[in-house]
Amino acid sequence: MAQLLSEKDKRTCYCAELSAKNIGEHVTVMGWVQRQRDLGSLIFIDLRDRTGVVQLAFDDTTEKEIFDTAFTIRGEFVLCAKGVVRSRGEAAINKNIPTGEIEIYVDELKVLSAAATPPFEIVENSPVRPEVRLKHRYLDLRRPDMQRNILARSRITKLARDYYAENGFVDIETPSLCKPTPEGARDYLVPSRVHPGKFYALPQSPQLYKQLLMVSGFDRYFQIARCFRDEDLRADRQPEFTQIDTEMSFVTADEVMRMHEGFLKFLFREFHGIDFKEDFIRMPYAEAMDRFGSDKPDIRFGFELKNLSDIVKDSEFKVFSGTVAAGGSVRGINIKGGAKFSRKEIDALTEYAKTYKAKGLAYLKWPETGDITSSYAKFLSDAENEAIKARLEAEAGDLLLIVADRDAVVFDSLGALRCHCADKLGLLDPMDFRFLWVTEFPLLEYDEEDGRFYAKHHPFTSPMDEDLPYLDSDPARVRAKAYDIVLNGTELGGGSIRIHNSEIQSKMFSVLGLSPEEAQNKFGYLLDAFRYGVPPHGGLAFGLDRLVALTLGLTDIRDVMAFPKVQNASELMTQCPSEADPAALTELCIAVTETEDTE
RNA sequence: GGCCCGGUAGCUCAGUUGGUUAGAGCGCCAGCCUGUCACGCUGGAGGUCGUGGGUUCGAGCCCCAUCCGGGUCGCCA
Repeated sequence: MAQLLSEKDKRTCYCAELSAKNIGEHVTVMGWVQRQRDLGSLIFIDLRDRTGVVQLAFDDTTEKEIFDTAFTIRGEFVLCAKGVVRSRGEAAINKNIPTGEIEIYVDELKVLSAAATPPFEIVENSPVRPEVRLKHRYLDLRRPDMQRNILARSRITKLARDYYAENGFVDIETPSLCKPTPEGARDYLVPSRVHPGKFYALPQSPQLYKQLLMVSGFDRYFQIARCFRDEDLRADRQPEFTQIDTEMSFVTADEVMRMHEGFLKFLFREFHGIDFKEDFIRMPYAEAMDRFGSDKPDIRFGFELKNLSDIVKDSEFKVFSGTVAAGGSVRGINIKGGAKFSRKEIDALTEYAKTYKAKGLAYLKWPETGDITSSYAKFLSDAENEAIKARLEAEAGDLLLIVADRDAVVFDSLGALRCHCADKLGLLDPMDFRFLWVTEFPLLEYDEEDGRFYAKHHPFTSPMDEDLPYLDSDPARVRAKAYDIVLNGTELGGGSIRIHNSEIQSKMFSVLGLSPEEAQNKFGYLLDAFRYGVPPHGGLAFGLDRLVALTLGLTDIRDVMAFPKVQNASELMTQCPSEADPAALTELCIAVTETEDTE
C-alpha cells in the first residue's frame, strides 16, 4: 500500500502556508490526514503538518484511480499530495481556519504510509489520561497544542542563545560524567567499567565546572545544560531537566541581575510583545517572608501577611498568647472577597493548612449581609478583635485567616493559603507576568535533625560583606550574595556571587562542619584552582522548562518537554528504567542484592 | 516514606440501596450521500469493570491486599 517518495516529489510549501494569494499555483504538500470526509462523489481530506491543516478536494472530475485512493484513506495516513490551489467559492469558505478560503484540487496522490487507528484523537486539548498520552508520546506530540509548546521551546532557547551570544557569553559544554556532589540532592550514579567499584555522577548542575571556566579566563560562560537529580517529582520538577546556565567574571550581584533581567525583558518583548519598562522589583528574603510567607512570592494579588503577635500577646486566649510566649508568632491574612466561602470550604482550608503542619486555622468571616462568624472572636476581648480587624484592614466581604505557631509553620501555611485562596477566587491570570528578584537569602540553614548548618544555596556562595563578622559568632544571621528570580510564585532561576577568597571559603567549610582534609578531598580541585588566580565571579541559572511553561501560561513542565518521566521517575513509552543485562553487571562488578520484588 | 484523588469499550465518562443480558457520546467497520470542514443518515462490531483474594444466594458497587496514574507533604545544596 505504501508508496515511495521519488526525486520528483519535492514539497513546495507547508500546509497552512497556503492562502488565497496562492490560487492557481500547482503545489506539493506532505502531511498526516486529520480527517477524511466522504460525501459520495465528493471527498475532502484535511492534511496536517506542523503548521496546520489544508483541505484536499476530490470530485467526479478527479482521475478515477486517485479518487479511489482518496476513498480508502483514513486518519493519520501520511500523504504526498499535488494539485492546484483553488478558491472554495463564497458559500464553502471556512472562516475558522487560516486556510479556509482555499483547497487543493488534487491531481497526484501518494500514500506514503498507512496508519493504524490511533488510541486517541489527534486534536487540540484532547482530554486523555496522562498515562495514555505518555505511552504514545509520539502521537501526543502530534497534537497542535503540544506542537506549539515544543516549537515555542525551540524558539525560546534560540532567543537565549542570541541574547547571551550578543552579550559576549561563550557557549561551553561541561561533562555529564562527573564527580558526585556532596551535600546536594541525590546523585544519579554511573558505574565505571574501567574502574570497578567506582562511580561517576550525572551533574545536578555544572556549578563547579563553570566556576573553573572563570578561573580559566573565559569571562562569560553560557550553556543550555541538562541536569539530573534523583529526587521525587512534582508538576514543576523532573529528574532530568534543563538549565540556562551562566557565569560571569568581575561582576557584582547587581550586574548579574541586570544582565539576566535583560534577557527576560528581551524574551518577553520578542515572544509576547510585552515591554517591561521598569526594573524588576528587588525584595530581600526577610521582607518576602514577612509579607508573603514565601521566598518566592506571587505578587499578582495582595492578601499580605500581617503580624498580630503584639495585639494578642497578653490575650486570655492561650492558643494565641501562649504561642507568642513560646517564641512563635500569630499572623493573619485578609482574603478579600473570601466571605463567600462556605463553612465546608473554610473547613477544607483548615485541612489544607494542616498539610503545612499548622495545628489549626482561626478564621473570621464577615459577609456582605448577615452576621460575622468566627472560630476565635469569642475568646478575645473587643479591643483585641477590633485591633485585628484594623490591622488586617477588614471590611464586609472579607475572610480573615490566622495561624499561631512557630514562624516557619506560620509562613509556610499562610503563604500557601494566600495562593490557594487566590486560585479559588480566580485571581491568578497566567498571562499576567509579575517578575521579582528575591535577594539577601540566608547563607546557611540549620538542620535540627543533623544538628549542623547546611548551605542554603551551595557552599561556594559568598556571604554579604557586612555580615562577614558573624560567620563565626552567629552563622544563622549571615546573609548571602544570592538572588532568585521569581515569576508568579515560581522560582524561575537563581544564582549568587561566589566566594573567591580562600580564607572565607575555609571559614565556610568550617561552619559546615567540614575539616580542611574533608574539604580538600571533596573540593580539592576547586581550591587548588583558586590558588592560581581566581577572578571575582558569579552567575545564575534559569530552569528552562519552567521558563518555557510559564511563558506559555502553563503550570506543568511536562507540557513543554518532549519525553518527560512520570511520578515514579519511569518513562512510560520506553519503560525505563529496566533491569540490566547480568553480563553487563558482571563486567561492572555490580551485584544487585535487593529489589522491590524481593520478599 | 506519609496523606488525598482516580482506574468501567480504542478515548471521555454514566452506572441508583449489592439484583435480569453493564450503557452513552466520540472513535472504529460497512452501506448511502456533490460542498463538507466535529459532514449527515442507516446498520454493525467492540467489555478479564486495573489485578488478586474475601463477604454474599448474588459484587462494577462492600471489605482486604496489590499494581498503575495524578496531586501534595517530606525531599529537591
